[in-house]
Amino acid sequence: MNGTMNNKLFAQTAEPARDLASLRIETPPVTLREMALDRLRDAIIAGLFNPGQRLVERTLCDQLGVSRSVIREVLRHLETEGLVETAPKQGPIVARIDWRQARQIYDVRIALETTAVADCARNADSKTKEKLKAILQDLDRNSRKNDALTILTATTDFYETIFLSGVHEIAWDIVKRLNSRISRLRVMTLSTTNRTVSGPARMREIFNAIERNDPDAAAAACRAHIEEAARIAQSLLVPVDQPKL
Amino acid sequence: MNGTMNNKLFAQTAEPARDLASLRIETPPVTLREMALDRLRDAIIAGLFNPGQRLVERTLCDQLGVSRSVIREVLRHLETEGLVETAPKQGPIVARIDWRQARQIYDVRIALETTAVADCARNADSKTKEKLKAILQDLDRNSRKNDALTILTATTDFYETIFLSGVHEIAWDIVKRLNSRISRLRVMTLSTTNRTVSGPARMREIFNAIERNDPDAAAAACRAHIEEAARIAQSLLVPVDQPKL
DNA sequence: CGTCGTATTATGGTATACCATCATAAGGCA
DNA sequence: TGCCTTATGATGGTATACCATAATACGACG
Repeated sequence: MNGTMNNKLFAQTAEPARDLASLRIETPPVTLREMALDRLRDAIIAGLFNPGQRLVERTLCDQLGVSRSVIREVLRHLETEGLVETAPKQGPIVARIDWRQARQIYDVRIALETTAVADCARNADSKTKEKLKAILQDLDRNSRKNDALTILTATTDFYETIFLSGVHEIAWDIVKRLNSRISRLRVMTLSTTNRTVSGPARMREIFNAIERNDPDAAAAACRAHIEEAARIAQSLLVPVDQPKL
Repeated sequence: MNGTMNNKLFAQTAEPARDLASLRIETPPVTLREMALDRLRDAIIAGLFNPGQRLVERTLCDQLGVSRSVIREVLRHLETEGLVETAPKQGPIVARIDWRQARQIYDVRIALETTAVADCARNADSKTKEKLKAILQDLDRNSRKNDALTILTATTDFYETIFLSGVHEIAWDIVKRLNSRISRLRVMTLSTTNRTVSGPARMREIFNAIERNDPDAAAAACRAHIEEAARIAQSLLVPVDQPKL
């Protein structure tokens, strides 16, 4: 692994060019760093590392097969994202989440998502509505699988469509980042108390309000959606003093 | 500069311990990286580097007197914060800001700050109110200096007090980070069209609403405060196509 | 037997060396 | 003279070497 490995996994699945921009040879500046970043972030989000677990740099080097330079820059990135904390004199650990933080994250999400949803209800074009409808139908079709990950993905798509239907990339970025910090919570929440049913139901409420261009109702439904998730999260997080999670 | 310089600026002004925690010997893990991070961030915010300007790693090494490892980790951090962009194959540059982004940032600020302000109006204790009042009085006293930086600092203190009077550290973190991305804009905004007068006036409106525990009025005043800033920013940013700023 | 001191090791902090690539400039050929 | 080719330098990407420190374990001394 000495920098002289460049002929790697670029499948180059050259789709037929839809426009001139996509004609470009897919430049592969997929730096090691970016790959390592995605891998490690996914691993943390997926719960492969436990909160509070130490992330020893040299160990990560072996596990990811890259050098410490890469690992350290990745850790800096994840630190800024809030997924990793670095205790002075002890190095990086996977960030812990407690109810105090989680509650704040849900609060920020409420503030940002209700805004985006209301805006979408005001301005959504038919194409956006179609897309939202398709996502929900897909979800219905697969709902009997009760697959937490499927629902999570669909929920993400749903809100992404809403955010990006307006000019809200920055807000969406923030929400995405916050969600990654409570990812474990989200999965646990979904695995609990019929959330696999109520979640999609709430989303349908939001969609209905958007379809009939009712910003206030849409915002209210969105708030209800998040508050419900927050309540479940609280029940998971608060009872024990400093929960394992 | 070879890592063997440790005996530096720890004034160790040991105040009489107010509690057990503050008894701890102030550990000085002020790493080179942290210092470099603050320096570089401040330099960018202060406008020492122009937007779009290339940040050549080896040059920064000389300018800050540290090695490339440090510089690169700092750049990763600032990149995640949004202050630095890294063009593929060309390296990092100071992030540019256009009106599309700025408008979004003002939108997020409105969503978060109105929430915090309303919350503060609902729950603020007398101590918080006193502190807010003191900040405004200080501002009045110095207002004839018309010093943009003074007003900016006071504004920051004002909102920080509001955010932290409730449990909103995370939201405040987000707002701080967003503000750093529009720092130049904020300074320019303040230097324009009597903003040095209207800004404090708006803040006093907010304070009055908080003092009489009127969340809706407080939120409305806050929204007006930010919208006004946004309007000024727009007038600065939009006329020219891709402004120099 | 307990406690204190010392040696060892693990870890993060820092600096530097090397490589691939891209932009630019210089030079040769038509 | 103009364009194409080639050499060179600048830059970021990556790996590694070295150092300081903190935690741990082990041994000596009381």
